[in-house]
Amino acid sequence: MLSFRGIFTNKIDAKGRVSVPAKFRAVTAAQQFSGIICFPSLSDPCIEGGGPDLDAEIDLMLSRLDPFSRERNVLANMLKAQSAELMFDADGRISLPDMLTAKAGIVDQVSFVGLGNKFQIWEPAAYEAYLATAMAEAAGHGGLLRSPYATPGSPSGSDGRASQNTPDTGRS
Amino acid sequence: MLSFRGIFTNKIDAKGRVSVPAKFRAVTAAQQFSGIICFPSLSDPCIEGGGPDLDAEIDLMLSRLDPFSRERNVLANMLKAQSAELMFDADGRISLPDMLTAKAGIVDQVSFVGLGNKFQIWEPAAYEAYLATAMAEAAGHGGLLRSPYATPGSPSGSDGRASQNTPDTGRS
DNA sequence: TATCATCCCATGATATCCCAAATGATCCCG
DNA sequence: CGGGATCATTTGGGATATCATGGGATGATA
Repeated sequence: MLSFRGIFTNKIDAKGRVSVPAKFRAVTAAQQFSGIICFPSLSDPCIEGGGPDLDAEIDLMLSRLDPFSRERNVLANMLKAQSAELMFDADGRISLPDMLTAKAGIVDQVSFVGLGNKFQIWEPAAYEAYLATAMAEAAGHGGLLRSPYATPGSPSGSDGRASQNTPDTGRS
Repeated sequence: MLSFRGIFTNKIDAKGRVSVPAKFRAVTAAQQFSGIICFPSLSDPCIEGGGPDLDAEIDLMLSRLDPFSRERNVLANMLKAQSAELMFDADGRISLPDMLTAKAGIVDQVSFVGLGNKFQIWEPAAYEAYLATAMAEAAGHGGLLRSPYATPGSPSGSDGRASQNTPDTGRS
């Protein structure tokens, strides 16, 4: 119950404010923080975010890279320079900086997508498209879902072919 | 008595609520949790669910993948974004999100199908059809169930056939 | 003074809680 | 072995609380 879960689509009002889902607020509240920390996704056209725990995880990963390496500077530019600490107002809303919304093609609606230790913020239509590809791809990654109790020589029970029904991407 | 067992078909009322079978509630209650955690099946047109133990297994698997890898994002989209933590009301009911019922073709009735460590939620007619194929298939998979007590060189003692008495699927 | 951001309150929609009835299963007694 | 009573569980409806969202007021900044 202490992780980001589910998909919630909210509106951005005329002032640029958007409600963070109450379920997500509860997660960061458990981390003694009434806000979220956001940065551009490294791999997808969306915003990523989380609480202080995620930020600490990022610091730890960056600290393992050489202090003056180009890789570290590049990653720090994405995860630190372009990040923002967005505090909730009294009603649980934030306003997303233009720097972040522009990359994600966000206009007046956003979908909050819970991914466990972090979440993503998408333009709703863009996420629908992404989810379709993710579902197809997930079938290929099905091999990662191995039984924790399997013995080395035991059969998996799966022939590797995961039949996938058509995802209903188009919905209101 | 600590695993999901049996088939129970319940109605969804006008508000979208459905009773979770009392036997299933007892299982998650034993895990100190008065609710269930549901997500789309990776292989079948149905919903899957379980208690915190099942969710912890999923978390463990995801945590082993690199935080910003595409694999992890894709799998988290299946198992976290599309999942829901559904708490029982005072009468042991939950309300299933549209995102989950749509994929399973669920309208106003559901069948809870116990599978041991987890369970599935089907549209009743769809389950009847699935069960027919599953029973035929199960006979051929009997050989996958190796004795936990077998010694390396011992014969299996199984001819692959399992006699099955009729389950009471359709009732009331 | 004008513009922007933040704070505060009001409203509508949705989900949750609480109570009551009906159905079905179990147990006990004749 | 049959019948009736008791209990657990499911199902229905009304009341309440929570949440998202819009608009106005306040304060800071340039």
